Amino acid sequence: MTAGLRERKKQATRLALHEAALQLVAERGLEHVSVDDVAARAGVSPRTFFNYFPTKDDAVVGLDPRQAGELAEAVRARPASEPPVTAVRAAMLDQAREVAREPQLWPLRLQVVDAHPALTARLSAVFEASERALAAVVAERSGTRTDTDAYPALLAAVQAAVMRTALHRWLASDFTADLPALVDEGWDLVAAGLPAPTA
Amino acid sequence: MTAGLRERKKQATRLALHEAALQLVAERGLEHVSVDDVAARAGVSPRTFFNYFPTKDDAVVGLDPRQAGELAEAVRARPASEPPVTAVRAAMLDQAREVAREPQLWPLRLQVVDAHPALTARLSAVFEASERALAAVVAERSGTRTDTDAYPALLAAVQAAVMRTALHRWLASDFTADLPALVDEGWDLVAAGLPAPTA
DNA sequence: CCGCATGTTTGCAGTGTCTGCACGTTTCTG
DNA sequence: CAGAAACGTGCAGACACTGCAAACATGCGG
Repeated sequence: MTAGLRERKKQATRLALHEAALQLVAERGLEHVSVDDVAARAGVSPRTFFNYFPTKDDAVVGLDPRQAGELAEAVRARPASEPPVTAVRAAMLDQAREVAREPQLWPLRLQVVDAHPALTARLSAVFEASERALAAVVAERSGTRTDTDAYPALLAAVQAAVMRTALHRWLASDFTADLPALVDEGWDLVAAGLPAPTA
Repeated sequence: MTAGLRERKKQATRLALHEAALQLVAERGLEHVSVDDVAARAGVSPRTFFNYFPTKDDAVVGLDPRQAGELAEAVRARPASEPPVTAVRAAMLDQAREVAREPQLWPLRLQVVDAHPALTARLSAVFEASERALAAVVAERSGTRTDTDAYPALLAAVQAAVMRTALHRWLASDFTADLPALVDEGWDLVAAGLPAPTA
């Protein structure tokens, strides 16, 4: 399972850079942290930093573009008999459980990102890539097209809306709330067509 | 109505910079346009560029942060008897009509933004500011809270999802489709709880 | 255990973004 | 028609990011 030494070292360096960036920004704020600082704390040269992340912001967010397709794959793996919303909802719950299982990194990530609009934008970019992949899978499953029909893109966009909202409420609860439950609650509201509350 | 000369000049300069940025990026691509180029075409010094836009990307997108609160204000102005979804939907249709009324700028903007992921992120930032303002108004109207309840943030996020999807389909139709109709169609799907199509 | 092929790290030089500061010019107010 | 306030501009400098070429580490066949 453990690939060669080379591969393990690369993963370690990547994680070291991400954690260094995250901690430094949490301490001093985004604009008071330079790439040189991050590289120094991670123990590599400044030039090496850019072998791992294309921008400073990406290192702070620390999400692989590869992860963007994960949700879409999970949806594709679900039984074709399920309606799209059901499949997406189930896949999302799995994903929420994964996130909640990492109680060190994710809360810090969310706090730091929330405090800096520039990072929020970067995170949105990852979400959008994920959305596109999801829309494609939904189109497949529902026999629609991503470019002309509203359904796939809309379902993917709403999925992202539910996830973002849940993550934000998780943050607001200081990570005491149960993330999957927040996701579920969001989907219940959507499934009901967003009726006025306390009605 | 026309404010003083000073104010009019500022608006003109701002627009000139935005249009210069938009055209140049459409011609050459984002990375082959420098701030100096944009300033030169707009007829101001490079230093002045930064008196109007904090970054190059912002000049291309060209949206005032002030506009972020417009939708929220429009919702606040609607009769309190309307359910939140109805009020938001109506305000959004007005906004879509406004956008469709600018058949020069918006299509070019959308094409250019769509072609450059970095700009998409910038546009997302504007949407998010708008979302926050909208969530606050929805919370007011529905007697809920933005930090603990799911409803306001979720409605705001779904609104953004509907708008983004509609804009993207408008682009995909080469701007031949009717934007307000696309918005309507999106809301119909959401109101029905996103049922599987062709059902 | 050696040495070559390949992938990784690093330094260096250069371009471009963006900021603070100081100064001259234009618009506004009375 | 002043004096105040706002605006435009040049300059110097910090920082982000890239291409290139030279060290360096690792994996692999002998």
